[in-house]
Amino acid sequence: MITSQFSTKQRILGAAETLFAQHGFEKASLRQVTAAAHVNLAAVNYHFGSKENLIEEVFRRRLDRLNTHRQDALRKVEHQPDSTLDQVLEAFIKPAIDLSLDQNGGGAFMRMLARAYAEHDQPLRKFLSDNYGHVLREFAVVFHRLLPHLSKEELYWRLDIVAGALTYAMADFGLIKRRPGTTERNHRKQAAEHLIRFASAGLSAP
Amino acid sequence: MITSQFSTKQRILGAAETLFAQHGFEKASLRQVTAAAHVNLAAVNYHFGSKENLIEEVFRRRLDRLNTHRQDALRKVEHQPDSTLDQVLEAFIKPAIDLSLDQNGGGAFMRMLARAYAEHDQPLRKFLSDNYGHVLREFAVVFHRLLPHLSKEELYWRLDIVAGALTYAMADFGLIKRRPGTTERNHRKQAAEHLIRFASAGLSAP
DNA sequence: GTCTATATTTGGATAGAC
DNA sequence: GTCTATCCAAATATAGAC
Repeated sequence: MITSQFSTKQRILGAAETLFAQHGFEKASLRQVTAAAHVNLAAVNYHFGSKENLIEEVFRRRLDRLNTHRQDALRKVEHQPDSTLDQVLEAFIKPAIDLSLDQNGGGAFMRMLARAYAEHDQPLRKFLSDNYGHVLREFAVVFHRLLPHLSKEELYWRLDIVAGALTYAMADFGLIKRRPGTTERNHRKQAAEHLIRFASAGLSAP
Repeated sequence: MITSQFSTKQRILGAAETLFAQHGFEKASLRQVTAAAHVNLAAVNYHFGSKENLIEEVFRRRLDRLNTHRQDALRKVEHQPDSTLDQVLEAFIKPAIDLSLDQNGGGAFMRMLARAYAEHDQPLRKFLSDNYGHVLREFAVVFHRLLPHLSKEELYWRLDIVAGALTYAMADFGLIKRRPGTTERNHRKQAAEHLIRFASAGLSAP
């Protein structure tokens, strides 16, 4: 076995994640994916049934981990009586950064996630809302405790803005070009720090 | 002439804008576009030469207008000695909202713009940066006058966050479901108001 | 489970009549 | 400028041997 220590299925998932993010779901063909994974073309249909299923699997694999990490981080701060807004924001933002910095396609995945928002594909949106929605609501409860002067509606609006800015930043949409001396890792970390400071002030607006 | 008061070329542009936004550049076929525009398939190649060119034309048509409106709005406030942060922010955000509310595919265009960011397609990114970049820099100069305590770098980071949140909001990515009683127009307008308040506080953060 | 070979579909582009 | 008909490339999916 010279190709990799991972199974065929895992290799396909890894290659798909990278290529879908780089070229989009439609443009990245199964031929490219299987070539990159060093597996046979027919293996995709054997293991996943269809390209659609493969796309969903790629999402599920990472989203489950992101949600778990966010909930863990939230639980750590929410039971402290003196938790701050910045801490809760960090619990929301940090797991996303960590995921985006993860080796083996983390950054690629975040770009894929952003693409999924842009695609107004209803099945995919529903899938994401099922996986993301309840976590966002858990965070909203804690934010509400820290910002009691905001109405529920006002709070949701602001959280939506935070989620948008985060998506954009993590997907590296930015118009800001990375400075030649900076690594992608540091660039992303700086983005996160700026984002927390900005969001903290924005959420606290009168 | 029962189809429309517009020329074949205009009808193709309109249909392309909507379908590209709804289904993506790759997924939306020229066959779908020409069917929706009630024109013949071959008309695309006659008028635009290729699908690539059509995509670029769709962008150019709206982006030119957006940029002009933003620059006009900026010029109106920048020469007032007592212009406020909110006014400059509005000059940046309002034209984008207006465009997104424009009949005949404004909303569709904004979603397309968001998709274009998500596609890490280099030629398209360069095209957008050529059209957007200098306007962003003009705004940065004025913002810098109003926020002199921020370093150039800090300011660029924060403006990038604003641009991200704006893109997200205008493209209707949002996790917030529109309330049944609200029209899309009002929903979008509310999003803009919240965004200005949020961004104003965020930009003013210490 | 993995391969080769192939069926089937779809889409972009063009030739040539009108 | 607009149509019909067609070409050609590329992609998904599957059949069937190993």
